[in-house]
Amino acid sequence: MKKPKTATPRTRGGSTLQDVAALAGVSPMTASRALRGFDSVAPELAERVRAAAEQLQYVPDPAARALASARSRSVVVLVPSLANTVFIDLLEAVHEVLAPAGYQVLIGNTHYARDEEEKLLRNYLAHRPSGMLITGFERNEAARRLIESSHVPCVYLMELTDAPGVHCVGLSQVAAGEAVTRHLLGGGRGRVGFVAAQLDARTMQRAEGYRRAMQAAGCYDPALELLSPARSSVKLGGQLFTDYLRRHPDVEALFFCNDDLAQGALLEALRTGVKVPEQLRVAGFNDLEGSECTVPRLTTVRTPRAEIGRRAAAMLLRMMRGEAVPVASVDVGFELVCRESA
Amino acid sequence: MKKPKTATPRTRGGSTLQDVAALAGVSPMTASRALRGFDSVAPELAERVRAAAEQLQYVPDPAARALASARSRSVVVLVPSLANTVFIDLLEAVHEVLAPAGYQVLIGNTHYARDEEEKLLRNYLAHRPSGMLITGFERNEAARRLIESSHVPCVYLMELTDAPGVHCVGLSQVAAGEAVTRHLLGGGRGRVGFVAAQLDARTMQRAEGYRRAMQAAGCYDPALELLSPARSSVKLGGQLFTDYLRRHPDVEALFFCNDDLAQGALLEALRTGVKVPEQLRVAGFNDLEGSECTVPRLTTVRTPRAEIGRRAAAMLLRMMRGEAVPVASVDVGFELVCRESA
DNA sequence: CGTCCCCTGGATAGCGCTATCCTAAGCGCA
DNA sequence: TGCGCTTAGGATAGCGCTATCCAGGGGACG
Repeated sequence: MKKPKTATPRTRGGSTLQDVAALAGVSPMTASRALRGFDSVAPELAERVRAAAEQLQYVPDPAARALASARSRSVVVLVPSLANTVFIDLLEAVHEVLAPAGYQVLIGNTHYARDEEEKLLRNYLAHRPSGMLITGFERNEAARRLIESSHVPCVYLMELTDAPGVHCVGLSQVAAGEAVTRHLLGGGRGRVGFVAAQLDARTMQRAEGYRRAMQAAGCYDPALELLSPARSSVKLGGQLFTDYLRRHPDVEALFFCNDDLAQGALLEALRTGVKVPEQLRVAGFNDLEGSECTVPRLTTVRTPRAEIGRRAAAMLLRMMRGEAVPVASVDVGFELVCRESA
Repeated sequence: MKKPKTATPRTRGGSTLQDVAALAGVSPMTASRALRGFDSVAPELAERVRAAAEQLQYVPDPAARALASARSRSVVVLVPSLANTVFIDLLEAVHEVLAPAGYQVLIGNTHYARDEEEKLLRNYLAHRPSGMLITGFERNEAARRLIESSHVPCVYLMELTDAPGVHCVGLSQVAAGEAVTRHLLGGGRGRVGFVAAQLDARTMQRAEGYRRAMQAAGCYDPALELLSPARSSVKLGGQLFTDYLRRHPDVEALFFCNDDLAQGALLEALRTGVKVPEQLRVAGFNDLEGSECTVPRLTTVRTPRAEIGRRAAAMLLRMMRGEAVPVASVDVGFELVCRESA
């Protein structure tokens, strides 16, 4: 005898909405509405559906959901690195806000590479995320177009802009760089150097802040800048420190664009007998864990990245719900943390 | 006049397999097979389909795929923390192997919490991942059952076991702990202490290695252990160091379960004038970035976590393809890195 | 030279859920 | 009491893809 024409069903293990509806004695549609919290379902019915779902240990199938509604309950977060704890703190905060709201966080690491970001965007957009959180504004044209044409709600992280219609939560990296530099300039003869690695957008904005402060003080000298495209690390900080001192033995203070580098510099100073801060003052950026323990303790800028994550996620949540967002650009500020090194 | 009965289609933006098939002049089924690389499609046809897909910028809809095949092209990776760069290195390596193979990596952070792991598992399993990579063997019964009953291929990370049917890539944390302790015991009177925080499974295995080495040398003394359940950090390392020396001024060497702690201890030693290694030897674990730059440079154990990630991902790939896995338990070993601190 | 088998490509039927109609009550008001 | 209007709940129709079955054609073999 011939087998029935219907293909053998390739069902998954668990129970479906169908089952829940049957147990609750309602239609699948009503069960769907009840579980999604529509208020057009009578409270008593909704309760019955919820009980049935509980009893059957029902977990909705995200794929089916995404297919039917053309939207997945996920939020893509694009960060340039996971090795920098700044972004880990950010992700942690984002997750803390979004997970309870029922969103799954998809982490994308762009490795500071434009085309990698574009590729990630292309891949993730196929998942039809409900929202996106993206680090900074610098990207290639294709990526920009992908974001734009997707019409997915998007909040930008870490930096600020006044551009209309753009939502962002961050701080003025320029102002922060300026503040550090001014602090280092205080009381000296103006020989303050700037050392940077990675050279991403935010680093260059800090550099810009450094330049403004130096120019304002009338002591800007391009030779005082040391920029390396290499990946930032403690080790590199030590090397750049040595290089720098060889080139400019007379420097009074050094502003490192990141605490990694500054920490490496302090260790190298310790090793080579350069007295900090007496002989040379040092400042970093970000107030990474460990910077309060260095010898001497590192003067740096505390960037409220957890707050950035929290507020950006909250803003995105409103956008995804279609609510109005009162302020499109949130400046979380920064705090100069003066410790022993400067 | 009445509108047609069919609901207005809620289509996504991009082109579909249907479009590709039409352009290539084949059936959608053939297009599907061609794009998935089935060799039952004539090479010429396959090429035509690929060209059409390219021309239309076709990106398959993962939700539709997952729904139709009851399997998503994703791999879940569960790690206990993102603040520890060990796991970042691991993830990086995993991603490098899995992404080119077309798998999307879903990162789950359990925060060293059993019930959080269980919840993550429950959520992620609903996505019907093709595979899972899970850190360690210690978890609650519910989580264990979830993994088991899901029948999703799974490779365990970081630790080893001989249990039949269990796939794992890692190293013997006990042996590594033993090796460090033996090194610290060398030439002394046996007053070697052990300092740990976080107290997760791997930390406790290192503790076990410490105990074995101490017992073998006939100088095991429980009072020489200092265990703190607090989260591991540089700062905590300094505090525990101070605590320890107050309690045991006569200690000759300290084995810190993690480089974080050891780095904090070295800084505190520097600050309080304790001479390392002359007065007190120090060793850490994991060879984190920066440990080669400390003053003095830190003796530690290099754990090949990138290799763990790479090999585990490769093993999982074979399992997901249904191929046989020659060795179920891969020991990647470890390397004692002797530097100045011990 | 015919038969059978294999192999390629297409037709069919959903996967589990939700958007969108649509019907049947319930309700206020004249 | 009746009429229109607002609901609440259900019926219907896919979302875009793949598993499975099936048909037709070419080759191997008797």
